[in-house]
This record gives sequence, structure tokens and C-alpha cells, in this order.
Amino acid sequence: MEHITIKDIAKALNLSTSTVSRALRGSHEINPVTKLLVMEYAEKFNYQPNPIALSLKENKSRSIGVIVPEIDNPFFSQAINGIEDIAYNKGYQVVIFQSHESYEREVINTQHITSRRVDGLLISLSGQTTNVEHLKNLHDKGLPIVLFDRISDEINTHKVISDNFEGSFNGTEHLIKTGRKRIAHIAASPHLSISKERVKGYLAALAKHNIPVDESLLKYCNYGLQDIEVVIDQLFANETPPDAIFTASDRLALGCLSTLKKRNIKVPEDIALIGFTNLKVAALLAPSLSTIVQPALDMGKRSAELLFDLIENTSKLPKSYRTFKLYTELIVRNSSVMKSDEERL
Amino acid sequence: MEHITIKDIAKALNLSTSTVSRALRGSHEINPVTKLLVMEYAEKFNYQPNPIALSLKENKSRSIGVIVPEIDNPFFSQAINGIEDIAYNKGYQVVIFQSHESYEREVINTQHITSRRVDGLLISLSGQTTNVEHLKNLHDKGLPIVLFDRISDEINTHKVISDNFEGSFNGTEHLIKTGRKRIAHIAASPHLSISKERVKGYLAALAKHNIPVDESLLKYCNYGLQDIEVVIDQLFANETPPDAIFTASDRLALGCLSTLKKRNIKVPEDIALIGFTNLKVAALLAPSLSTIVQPALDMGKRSAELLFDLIENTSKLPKSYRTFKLYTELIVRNSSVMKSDEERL
DNA sequence: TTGTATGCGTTATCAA
DNA sequence: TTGATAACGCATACAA
Repeated sequence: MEHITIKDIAKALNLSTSTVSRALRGSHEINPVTKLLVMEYAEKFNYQPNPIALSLKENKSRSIGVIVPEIDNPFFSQAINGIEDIAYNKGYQVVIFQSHESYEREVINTQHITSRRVDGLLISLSGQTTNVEHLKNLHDKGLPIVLFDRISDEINTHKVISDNFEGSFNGTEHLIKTGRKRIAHIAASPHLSISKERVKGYLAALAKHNIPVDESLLKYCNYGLQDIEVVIDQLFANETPPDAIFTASDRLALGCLSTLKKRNIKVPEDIALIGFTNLKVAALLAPSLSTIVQPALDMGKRSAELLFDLIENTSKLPKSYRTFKLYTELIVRNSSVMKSDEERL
Repeated sequence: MEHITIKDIAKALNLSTSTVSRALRGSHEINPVTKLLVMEYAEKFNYQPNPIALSLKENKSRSIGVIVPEIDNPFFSQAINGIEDIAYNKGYQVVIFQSHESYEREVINTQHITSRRVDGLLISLSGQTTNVEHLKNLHDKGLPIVLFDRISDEINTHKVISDNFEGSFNGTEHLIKTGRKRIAHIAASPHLSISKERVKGYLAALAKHNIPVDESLLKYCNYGLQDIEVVIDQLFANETPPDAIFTASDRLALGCLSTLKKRNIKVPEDIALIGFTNLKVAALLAPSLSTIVQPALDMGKRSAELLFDLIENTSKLPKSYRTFKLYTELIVRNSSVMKSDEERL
């Protein structure tokens, strides 16, 4: 790829590079005639400033890094959609990394991130990540970072989450109000902030309604279908099996649904199911899936906005960082409500 | 973010930058002792070469651009997953752009792409794109480009598609074999290569089985739910409505399913439905969705591999470019087969 | 074996 | 109003 440079223009017009540079940037200390000449030539030969040269000079890249566990997860692809949207309007480019839920991979990604000289980082932690030194180091060195969804208390910066506690509380309470007595909760990785918050919401709802906690009904589970099958089987090996399952993620809910079908356990008759998800197809599942919706797109947008706030004000650091809690919404569909329950609502 | 540079190391060790540079790159013309000294210092202070400086020098960026219509579309997010996988192993970074199915946006994206000096471009065309001059220009200037999924005949380069004709043919024939007589086909944007190929497959299957083509059963449709509702209503306003719908994409199939439910039209009893999709949840829909699976991940991987082939051999251009056709697979589920049909298969 | 000088494309500083 | 020069970080041709 050949690119025309300022030098080329200068040579062609018999000017110095500095004059051309100034003319291009519309400097007022340049002769209007010269300016026009340069502008026209640049236009004609489609001059585009070399952003790499600018990056080197200004020591910034006008790009931001995004590390997510998996791109191919609707929550994250929606979030990235939102991030790209904001970045596009700011003239920034988005560089994508996947941790594949691996701590090692996440650490390597952060190394790439720094070596790439991105101007900021958006990250949602991997399920394996317990130690966040790699991020702390970056942050201490002055890299603007915003955490979203899967966050950590140990990093003092802006964060964006959905109201996991409330969503979880509402979901659980919904199950209680429709008459369920033994409500299981299947959470994702126990390390994750989202898991902890959702477990708290679950427990709080039980407590409010004076339902004793049965430890055997609280499970942590990986996303693999096999893992889910094991957990379901454990739950049903219980002396008094659960009559409802509240899962802490979209993937888990899908896995449960699939396993329950396989085991010939009827939803919602034998067991109610409610997810924590954002799947567009949730309404089309059999049965349609009750769920707590997270605003993935908005979370992405908000995170990106906060990051650009930080990037554009690196000199004056905010005195205090904030954690933004976005709304969740309980959507009741068929997987959690029987015909006979409906009056009760 | 402060970064240690070669200059810093040189100063600290009282060497010249060239010596440090050579030592770092393991040059054989350097004193082993000096080399060790430099290496240790670099290690200790976590020296990372500045890729921007390298880019400027070598006129390449070790990054590739990816332009897709929407990240938040399972097909593309899976493809990007594959792309990222290959790029990661090659030490390249992936810069993401969305065209949002808009031609204008796609053109702007290609401008950003060039200005960013990416080393290559992977693109799947927007639904509005009929003119590909913007891509031809880039390609003529020497930018390695690989098209995937939504391709164009007018650009002579490597392309990766799934076998749309065969998939479409098999899907249609499956409907014929299960006794359907009036099979509608709902395609996406008529400009898209995938639409054309899938329509061909559909027509070929009808022809093979001597079923006359009814133009009123061939529809083109945008992804919006409202657009789909209009098309479904048109189809059912027909004197003899269809008894099967073969949709050319995942989103269309979902929209159809949802609309048919709303209209109280039973699938598969009143009408069979089959999609062209890769949704992981297809099996969990009500009814479970018969579909033609595209290997999105593999398509992404293959495209990226081809792109790196081109990037790493820019000097010797391949004499001929190839279009790689990846397998598709018909998966029969409940949306296309009634109990009574099953013996017939 | 090491050092000096140059250039990648751009802009800022200083001089004219 | 314009030009010469240096600098960003690195690699390399050339010199020592």
C-alpha cells in the first residue's frame, strides 16, 4: 500500500514540510493562497495523515483495548457493539482480545494491551481470575481502565455493572410468590463478582420470606453442558429435589433447559426455571424462558463513555471513582409460571 | 503510561542505542557479556519494544481490520472468534468495524482501515452494498483482502463461503421429500451473494422435482421483525398459502417463528419451517428448528489464514485467487417434520 | 564488537 | 509567512 505523505506534497509544490503541515491543519499563519494550493493537492491525491507517525509523536494511539472472556457470547457481543458505537463516534478504534475464561490468557492479553500502547482498557474478568495484579500494575502506571460486568473490588477505578443483587432478588422472589418452596440457585464461577452479588440477592429473598437456606441447593457451575448435567443430577439426587431453579446466566439456563428436557423433567410443571440473561431468543424457547434482562448494549456504551472521560482527562484524575449500576428487568414467561399460578400474581 | 525505551537502557548501561538494539534482538555480532547485561536490564525493567515505532519504520502495523455488518450476530461473532484465534497465534491484533448493513458506513470504515495502516482486511459485505469500488481501490493499491460469507464477484481475491447452493438445495429437497408442495423461500437482501446462491439452490431443488416456480412464494426481506411480519402476511394472503418456509438466515427464521406463533399458525403442522443458521439455541426453540448449519468459526479461521498467506507473501502475489467453499450440514429437527412424516424419510 | 548517523511521517520550536 | 531542525522509538548502513 502506497501512501502519499507530507513530504511528497512539499516536494511537488516546492514547499517545506512544515509549511505543508501547517497549511493542512489550517494554521492562521499561512498564506491563504499557499493554503489553498496545499489543500487542493492533498485532496486530489487523497492525502491521509499517517496515524502511526502521529501516535509515535503524541504517544497515544487513538485506540482502546477490550478484553472479554468470549466474543461469541451474546452478552459480550452486545456490549462490544455498544463500545464500538461510542468509540466510532469518538474516532477511536477498538482492538479486541479474548481471555477464553483463562487467567493466563488474560495476563498475556494485558501485556499485549500495554505493548500496543492502547489509550485505555475495557475489561470483564475471566472466570478464573482471582488475582488482579496484572490490572493493578497497568492502572498504577496510569492506563485508564474501566471494568464492566465482571469486576473486582481490588481495582480502584470506574466500574459498570447491572444491578445483580436486585435482579437476583426479584427473580427469586418471583419464584417464591408463585409458590415455589425449594429454590435452587446455580451460579457461575465463584470467583466472579456477578456470582457473589447474585448469590446475595438470592439469599436475601429467601431470608425475607423466611425460607431456610439449604446449602445443597446452591451450586457453582462451569458453562459446559456436561458440568451442568452433573449439577442437575446432583440436585435431583436430593431427598427433596428443588421445585425451581434460578440460574445466574444465559448459558446456564440454556444448559439446564436442555438437560431437563433430556431427563424428561417438565418445565414449569415439575420445576420452574428462570435465567439471568439477555438472549434475544429467550421468548422463543420451549418453554419460553423467564429471565432477568441485563442491558448489555447500554453497559458497553456507558463503559466506553467512562473510559473516554478518563482518557481525555488523564491529567486531572477524578477524585473518586464510581461504580455505575444499571437497571435489570424481570421478564416473566412460561418457564416459571404454570397456568394455575397465574391468578396468584 | 510511562514506558522504558532503548534509549533509557543505553543511557543506564553506558552503551549506544544501536548496541542495545542489537543485543535485544540477539545479534551475533555482540559481546555475550554485553548482551547479557542488556537482556537482564531489559527484563528487570520490563522493556517492551514500542510497536508504533516499529510500525512507522517497517510500514506495517501487525494488525488486521475486520469489517462485519454487526458484531452482535452469532454468525459474525463466531467468525470473529475464529479470526481472533488465528490472529492471536500469529501475533497480530484484530481491529473491529461494523457497517451496520449500511453502504456509507462501510465506505467510511474502509477509509479508517487504510488510514490505520492495517496489514490486511477481512470483510463481509453490508446488505446495502452493490458498488465495491471502495474495496477495489484498496485492493489495487496492494492491500491484502479476503472476503468471507458475503462476497462479490467484482473483486479478484481469496474468498471464503459456505456451500450456500448445496445447503439451500438440501434444505429445499428435504421439505419436498417430506411432502411439502408449496415451499416459500424468504431471502435476505437481494444484493447479497449469499441470497443469490441460496435462491439458486432453492430453484434447483424445485426444478429437480418438477415443482413449478411460483414467484409469489419467493420473498426478499430485511431483518426487522416488522418486515418479516409483512412478508408472512403476504404469503398467507395468497390464494393457496405455502405449506413450508425455507428462510435464508437465522434471524429470518426466528422472526418467522415468532410471527407464526403470533398468528396462531402451527409449526410444523400448518407449515414447515427450516432456517439457514448457526444458532446454538436452535435445538431449544419451540419447535426445535431444522436448519442448515454454516461453520462460522471455521470460516473465520480459514479467512484469517488466507489473509495471513497474502500478507506474508505480498511480494509474490498468487497467480490465481481461490474461492473456498466450506461444508454445510442439514440438521432436521421438529420444525420441519411431523410425526406422520417421519416414516417417509 | 561497538558507535554514529539516518530515516520512517509528523509537528513543535526556533530562526529567517 | 515560510523554512530548517529536532524529536518521538527503533533498526540498520556504514564507520571505527
